[in-house]
Amino acid sequence: MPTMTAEQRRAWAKAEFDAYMETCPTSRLMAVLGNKWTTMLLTRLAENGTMRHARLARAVPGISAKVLTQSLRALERDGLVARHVTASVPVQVDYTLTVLGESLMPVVATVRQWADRHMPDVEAARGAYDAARAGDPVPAPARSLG
Amino acid sequence: MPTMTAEQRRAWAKAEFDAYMETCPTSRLMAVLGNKWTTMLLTRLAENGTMRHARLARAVPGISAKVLTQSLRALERDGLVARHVTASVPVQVDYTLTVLGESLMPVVATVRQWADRHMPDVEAARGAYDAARAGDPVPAPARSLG
DNA sequence: CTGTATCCCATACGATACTG
DNA sequence: CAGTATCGTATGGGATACAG
Repeated sequence: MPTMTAEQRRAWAKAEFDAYMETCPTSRLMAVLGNKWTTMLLTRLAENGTMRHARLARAVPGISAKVLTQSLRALERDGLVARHVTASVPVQVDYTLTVLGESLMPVVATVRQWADRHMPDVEAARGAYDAARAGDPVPAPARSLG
Repeated sequence: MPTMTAEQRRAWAKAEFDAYMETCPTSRLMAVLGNKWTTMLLTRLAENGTMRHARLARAVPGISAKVLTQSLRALERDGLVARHVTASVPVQVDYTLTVLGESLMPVVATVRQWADRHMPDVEAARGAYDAARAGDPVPAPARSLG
């Protein structure tokens, strides 16, 4: 018999992996920014200063209420967004970028600049790559976070 | 009966969503960089110029052969990495950053700088947030992409 | 050496319905 | 208005085994 069950080995390997990943701030930050709505939400908040839940929902088409809340909670937990509750008749909840969150915006801007300049190249590369296997057209480019 | 089945509505909604997301290069770029191994692989290639599959596997602890290939394929499809096959006895496959891939590295560097400076703050915020619900210690910080 | 096939799990995301 | 609960799906990632 082996010294570990498959499950034990899995757990050990995962722990080892996590330990390594723990050592990489960049990967961890990318995991945050890589969430579908993160850059969009941060950008909207940076533009408007303070926004309520409903306004954010309107400002970000396609997001569901659940995921909006979930995303904002994650950003709050990360210290990027501050949540302020006003106990009025229907409660009012305001979201604002923290100082930490604001400090991240130049990074997002840098990412956006590259994206606006070069994502068409990426799309073209994808089109070319896929064309070498089937026949699929490529959609038109557009501005970021419009 | 309704004009659409639930599945049709789902498909339509997804199409609408995709159409919107299609318009956001930043989100699309973040989706690429947000993949677990993307920044790590790009960084290793930027450091070493050209690397073989096995060397990359050694340079990136924790990644499985399957996911390494999968990740490299995605980067190749995106035009960020070039794959060159040398038909020797055991085939030799080399991976290199393309010009497009190299142009992305300053962006990654910007992200890394912020991460090295501020991820400890994020970790601290997480610790504080979680401490308000249970009792969980926070691990120590470390340098990026070491 | 490089890559594929298979199976499995965790999680992000989304639809819907419901509460204070 | 803001948020939660529940359910379902899609996908990324990983283990293992195998092939060119």
